Amino acid sequence: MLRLSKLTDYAIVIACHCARNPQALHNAAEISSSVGIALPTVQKVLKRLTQAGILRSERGAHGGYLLAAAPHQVSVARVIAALEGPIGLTECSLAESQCRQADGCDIRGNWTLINRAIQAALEAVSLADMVKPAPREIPISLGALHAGLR
Amino acid sequence: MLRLSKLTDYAIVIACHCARNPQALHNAAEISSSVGIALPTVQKVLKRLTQAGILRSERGAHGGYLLAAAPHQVSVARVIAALEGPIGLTECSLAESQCRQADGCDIRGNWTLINRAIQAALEAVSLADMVKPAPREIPISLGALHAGLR
DNA sequence: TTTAATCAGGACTAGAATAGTCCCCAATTG
DNA sequence: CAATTGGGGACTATTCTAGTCCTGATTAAA
Repeated sequence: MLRLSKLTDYAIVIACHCARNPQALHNAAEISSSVGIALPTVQKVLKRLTQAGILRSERGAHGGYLLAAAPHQVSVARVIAALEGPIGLTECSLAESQCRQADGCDIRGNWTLINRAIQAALEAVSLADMVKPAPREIPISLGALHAGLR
Repeated sequence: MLRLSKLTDYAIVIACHCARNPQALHNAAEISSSVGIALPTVQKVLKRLTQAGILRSERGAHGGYLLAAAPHQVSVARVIAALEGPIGLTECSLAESQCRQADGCDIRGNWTLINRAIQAALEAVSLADMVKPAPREIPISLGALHAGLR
């Protein structure tokens, strides 16, 4: 399976929770209980989302967290990147890395291609989309991607 | 980073190596040296690719491996699935899993949507594509995905 | 002013997953 | 029969992740 870490999974759930009520302040305990994730873990995730600028925090009594931007402006890609760093399937798709495979390096260009397709898919979906009920049918046309490879 | 395990990465490199010379038999030692991955690891990956039906093996002296199908018929998605199991970003995108988040479950439908987009991207690329030189420009239109969410 | 609530930041631990290695058996060739 | 090569699986060590906890800073309310 093309894994996303559990913490990232939680992050999306938590971000979606805030997106349902974008104006309200949500404190860690409230989020923990309504989302069903242990409090310390929730706190950890909240900190990372705040550092990434996805959430804003209010300190002090009756403090809490809320989305820093409107739900439709926050993409799933951004939440994932906040927890996992830049999106990419392989090491070599990121920097000019130390890929020592004598063979693989012709491949890199095509990896970046795939990565961009995935990134595009994740960026096309916002938190506002996630909290909507799912659509029945899913029209995806990726023919253009394939055309690009010829 | 949206991680793919190293073994999966190797698998793609190895599969691409075979795709460059689809008729020839490649034994483990040859692949190891030309690809720059330790022999035992290469053997491990080769076994999995064979079990998945992506490679065919010939036993005995002068045996080796070769692609079971033409390079353009083997998608990157299939190679990944051979090593990692079904493609999906989250647990809950697979089976009717034991997702106990009181909150998250409205989200599932949208996850499957994202997963399908990614799967489509990975299926659109074959080994034949991977061994070609990379195209300069990448026209990807995922507008349809977003449209599907409305 | 004091107290309580809440976030900030980081250290720490246990467990799981991964990567990598090795061994013995089966099959084929010559 | 002997040499080569894949088949299958067991095993280990290391890395990574998840999860917990503690201490300090900030704010609100009593």
